[in-house]
Parts: sequence; C-alpha cells; structure tokens
Amino acid sequence: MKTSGKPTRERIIDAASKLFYGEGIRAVSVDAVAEKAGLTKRTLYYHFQSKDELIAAYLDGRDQPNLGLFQRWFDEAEGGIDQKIRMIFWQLAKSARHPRWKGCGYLRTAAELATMPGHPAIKTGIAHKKRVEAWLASAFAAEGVRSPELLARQIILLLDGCFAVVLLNRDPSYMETAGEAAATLVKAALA
Amino acid sequence: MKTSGKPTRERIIDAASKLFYGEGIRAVSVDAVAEKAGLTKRTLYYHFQSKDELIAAYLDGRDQPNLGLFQRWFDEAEGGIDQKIRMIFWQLAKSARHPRWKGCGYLRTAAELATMPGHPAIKTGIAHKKRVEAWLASAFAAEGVRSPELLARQIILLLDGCFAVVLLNRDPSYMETAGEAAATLVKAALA
DNA sequence: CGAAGTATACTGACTAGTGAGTGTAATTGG
DNA sequence: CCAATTACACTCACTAGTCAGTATACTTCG
Repeated sequence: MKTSGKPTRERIIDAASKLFYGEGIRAVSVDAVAEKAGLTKRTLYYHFQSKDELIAAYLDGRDQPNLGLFQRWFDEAEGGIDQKIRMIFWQLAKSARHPRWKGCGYLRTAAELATMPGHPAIKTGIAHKKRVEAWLASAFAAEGVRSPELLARQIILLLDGCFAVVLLNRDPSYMETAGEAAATLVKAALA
Repeated sequence: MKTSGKPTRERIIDAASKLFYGEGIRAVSVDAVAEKAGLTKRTLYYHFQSKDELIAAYLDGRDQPNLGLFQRWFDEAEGGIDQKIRMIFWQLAKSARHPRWKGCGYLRTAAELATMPGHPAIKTGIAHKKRVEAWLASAFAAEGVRSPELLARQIILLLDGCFAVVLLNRDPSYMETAGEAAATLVKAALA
C-alpha cells in the first residue's frame, strides 16, 4: 500500500520525524509511527533494527535542512555580520510563533535521553551542533573576528538558550533578546 | 515503616525528586517512587491525586534551593558585578562535572512535557525562572545598569543555554564560555 | 523455455511486560 | 474514634519487539 513514490524507509523517517518532534520520543510508540507511515510495525522493523535506530535516523534527517535554514537566513540578511546574526534570531522568533513549534528536536531528545549520553541519537545531536558552530566560526573568521571559535561557541549558547527558554515559557520575544545579546557579543569581538 | 522523622509527604517528594531528576519524568513510574520512598503506591495516592501533581511538587521543592544556590555563589564571589556573574557559571561548570549532573530539571521537564504548555509543572518552571530573572534584574539595578531587566533576560538565556548545550555534549567548558559571554554583556551594559 | 531458487518487501497475530490508577478489607497508633 | 497506612489483587490501556508466513520480481540453470 505504497501511497507515494518515496521509498518506504524515507516514508518511515518522515512519519517518525513528525511524530517524534511533535510529541516527543518517549510519548510516541513504534506502532504510532508505523500507522502514520501507512504500514505495519513488522515492516518498520524490517527497515530499522530498533526504535533507538529510528530515533537516530529522525535526527540525522534534520541535520542538513536545519543548518541550511540558518545559512539561508544569514546569507539573505542585509547589513554587517552583527545584523546577519541578529536576523537568525529574528527568524527563529518567527518560527517559534507557529503553533506547531516545539523547540529544538536535538535538545529535547537530549533531555529525554539524559541517562544515555552514548546513545546514537545524542551523538547525532552533538555532531549537528558542532557543524553549526563550525559554520559560524568560519563566517566570523571571514570577517576578521579575533577568536572566531570562541564567538561561535557564545552564539551557540544563545541559540540553544533561547530554544530552551522559549520552550518553557512560550514567549518568543526572548529570541529577539537573544539576538540583541548576540549582536552585542559580535560587536565586542570585532572592536 | 517510617524510616525517618520526616512527614510522609516530604519523603515522597524527596524520592520523586531523586528519581525524576536522575532518570526523567516519563522514565520513572509511580511504583518506583513509592518503592524509593519506602511505602505503598496506595499510600502515595493518598497524598497525591496523580502523577502530574507529584511532578509539580517535585519542581516546586527545587525552586528555593536552586535560587538560593545562585544567590550564595553570587554573594560570596569577589570583584565587580561581572566577576560575580561569571562566578555563577564557574560554579555551574563545577556541578556539571559531577557524574550525577543531568542538566536543569525545569528545562528537562519542559522538554518532556512540550505538548502540555499549561501543565502545572510547566507553570512552576516558568515561575522559577522568572524569580531568578527578577533577582538578577534587582542586582543589576543596584549596580546602576541602564536596563537591568534586559540584561537579566540575556543572562538567563546564557544560563539556560549552557544547561541545554552541556546536557547534549557533556562538555562543561561551555559553561565557562557562557560565563565569559555573560561578563562581556554585563560590561557592555555598564559602559 | 520453464522450473527452481532467491532477495526484497511486507503482513497479522502474538508475547511478555509495563503503565497509571482503583477497590477493599484489615491494621496501626495517637 | 480517626487519620494514616498497608497488602494486594485488579483493570485497562499501552509497548517494544518477534514468529511464521505470504506476495512479487528477478535470476539461474537444465
């Protein structure tokens, strides 16, 4: 009962992605994912060895799109590097106002799997954040920032900070505050 | 079989606190909490109407101690206000190096209950963060910072940011980076 | 050609266990 | 007496993962 042209494995990941992000990893059963994907649980287990493997695949699939979004927001912004960074936070605030927004999938997964630091999904999350950080560092280096790696780490902290804070209090204006803070740090690093 | 002088309700909250913080809310069963508290599940349900109520009580019990810790670290630090703020992050880094450290209980709970923004435990979490923020704002106001509320929000973002980041990557040095960023922001707000 | 074999994709029914929360009768201790 | 507590059986829903098998298409070889 293949309802789309996509390969089954991808359809499973798509279904898992929507459910895991929308409701949380522990809250979603393998049965629910299978049903959403329009196939049997047994078929799901034909493509994935375990739920843990499926969780890792879900996060893996969000790596490139998420980074790409940041890069697009940055590239398309007008003004100096502080303005470009600020724009990322503005766009984030816009996303966070969407009713289906539920924070950062990587951070929420890390919170749910806090007792399993070696879990494949956690490793995927660490790798993703490292990629974002490395991209920021290279952008700062291109602008002649004195310690681009340090500044990139600081921006990552504000980025993940606003994800965490807004997930709790549901007030996306904190993202704009984070953007101000980020711009301040960028300017301080340039001075 | 009362093993300590503490009232039963408190013993339940203590047990819940250890388990919920250590393993996560969804991962811990009511049976497990009852066993840890040394009493029957039936007795637990005599004191709490539901697991949700117990979760809220757990977070409620951490509010004052957590804030108190921050205040002590701040008060006992030497130097200007930027140094005092930095000290909070240094102390946080020290805690994060403890093997039982598992991030911020409020943020992890918010992540686990992302689909229930009105949950009593979430409300407790929001109130806690607001208290910390208000305390920071009053400390900044006393130092003549121009917009103490804004700076307090920025520091909160770095605080929760390093909780989130370090929960994921288990590298407490990010807390020291956050402390540097915080000190930079404080100095910028004083200039 | 055509029969046998094989790889891939898929399925419904099932196991064995866990979850929150309840009902109830009996017990303890101030 | 009364509030707190226990023992424990029980409901009902859910959960990760498995068993044994089917359908289809492609290959192999006599």
